[in-house]
Amino acid sequence: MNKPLTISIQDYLKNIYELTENGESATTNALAKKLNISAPSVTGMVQKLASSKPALVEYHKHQGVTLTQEGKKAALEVIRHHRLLEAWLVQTLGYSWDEVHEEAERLEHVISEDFERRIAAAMGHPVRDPHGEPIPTEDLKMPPDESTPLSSMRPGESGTIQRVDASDPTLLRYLEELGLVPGVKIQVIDYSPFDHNLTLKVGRKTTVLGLNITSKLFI
Amino acid sequence: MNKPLTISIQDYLKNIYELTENGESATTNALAKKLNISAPSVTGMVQKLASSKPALVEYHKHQGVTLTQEGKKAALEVIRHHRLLEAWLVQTLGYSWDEVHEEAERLEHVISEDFERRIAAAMGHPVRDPHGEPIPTEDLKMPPDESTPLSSMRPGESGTIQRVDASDPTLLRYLEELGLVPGVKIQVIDYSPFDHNLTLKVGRKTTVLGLNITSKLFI
DNA sequence: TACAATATTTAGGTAAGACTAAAATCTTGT
DNA sequence: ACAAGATTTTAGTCTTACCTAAATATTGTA
Repeated sequence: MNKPLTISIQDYLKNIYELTENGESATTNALAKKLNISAPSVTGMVQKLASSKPALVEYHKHQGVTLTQEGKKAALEVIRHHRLLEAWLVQTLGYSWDEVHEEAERLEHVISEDFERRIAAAMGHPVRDPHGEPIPTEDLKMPPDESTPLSSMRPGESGTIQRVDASDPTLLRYLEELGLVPGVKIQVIDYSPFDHNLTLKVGRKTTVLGLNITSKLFI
Repeated sequence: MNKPLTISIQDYLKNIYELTENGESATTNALAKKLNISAPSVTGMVQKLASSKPALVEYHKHQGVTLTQEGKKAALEVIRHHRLLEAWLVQTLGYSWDEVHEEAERLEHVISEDFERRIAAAMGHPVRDPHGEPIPTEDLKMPPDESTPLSSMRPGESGTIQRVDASDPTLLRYLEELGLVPGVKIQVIDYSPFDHNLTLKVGRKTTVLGLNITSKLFI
């Protein structure tokens, strides 16, 4: 039987997953920055995760980490908890999409599998969280996501916002004000090559967005 | 500004509250037993809680601890979380009264004040949890509880079950089967002085209960 | 290709919160 | 009044997960 993972380890695995989704390996520094922890601490934990049995990560000195099968399953479990909780805080307690992240961040580590099942069922097994992020299935597969970053689109192209990859409440409130939420149709009107600004049509309004934002919206 | 209390400290305070409700002080041993922790560990923590500023407990060697005002407030906060969560798990996720304790035990330490307010409001500010235990008010007063243990009642007396002081799922399921839940009227039919058994009428059924149970039901 | 800048790891510590073994202190029965 | 037994505390460790300072490895560029 596998021991339950500590909250700290769950956080490492979740963040490693997020850094390695694309297939690359997560560097010590990147993880340290993401977790708000010193780099040496990360090295230490990563060595521990690599030598635990079963190993949760694969680790080669100076080359970063990737998740093992075991590690990935654990990471997806945490992410499923997080996204289900976000959906559920919005749907049943009237949270807004900028308020859910912090609450879910703490709850995700302590809810039981029973609780997970109950909220999933109560919501009719949702497939996306309030930011449009796909929710891992009950058997811990991440649904494929075909969306592309808005930043890679060019004038003449258009589409529907699929997901918003952000948790900063200020940014989320700003996006909501602009109507840039999942499900909304947008049209790229203009592109300025030097600052990478995109001019969009959202509904009847026109907005200019910088790379900071366009790289976080997926179409 | 007061630092947030660790989960461990929250647990100590909650359990000290429960042991000292009557006014007596909580002994090291009693706390150790209740928390499932060794007695020396309890001594250590209690010393720490007594010398923290602000002090959370008052402690005199070999004489147990009581809560300070600060400590009591913190304990009631945790208990409010716990009981609101229990109520809410039952009301909105279909938990049964024997399933809620364990889940609430973990959630109580991580929910925000905002979350607390939201579930309280969603339920219309309930005054009792599913076991009939009073829920501390938002300003952290414990509502007075006038109930008396069933074990102190004698033939001819009768009343309504106010609360059930138990968290063991097996016991709770057993009580539910017998119809011994809050709100139910009972009548004491007989008392046997040697084993302290009470014979009750519950609805149209008659049941004999030992002290183990009658001391946990409050009328 | 060598070296400076950057990234990573090693070494050595700290704080929380638990433990066991042993010492000290309380309580109680006679 | 005091010894036996129970309770409590002291002393000394352990684990987890973090830290800083210093050493080492990697990489981009002159």
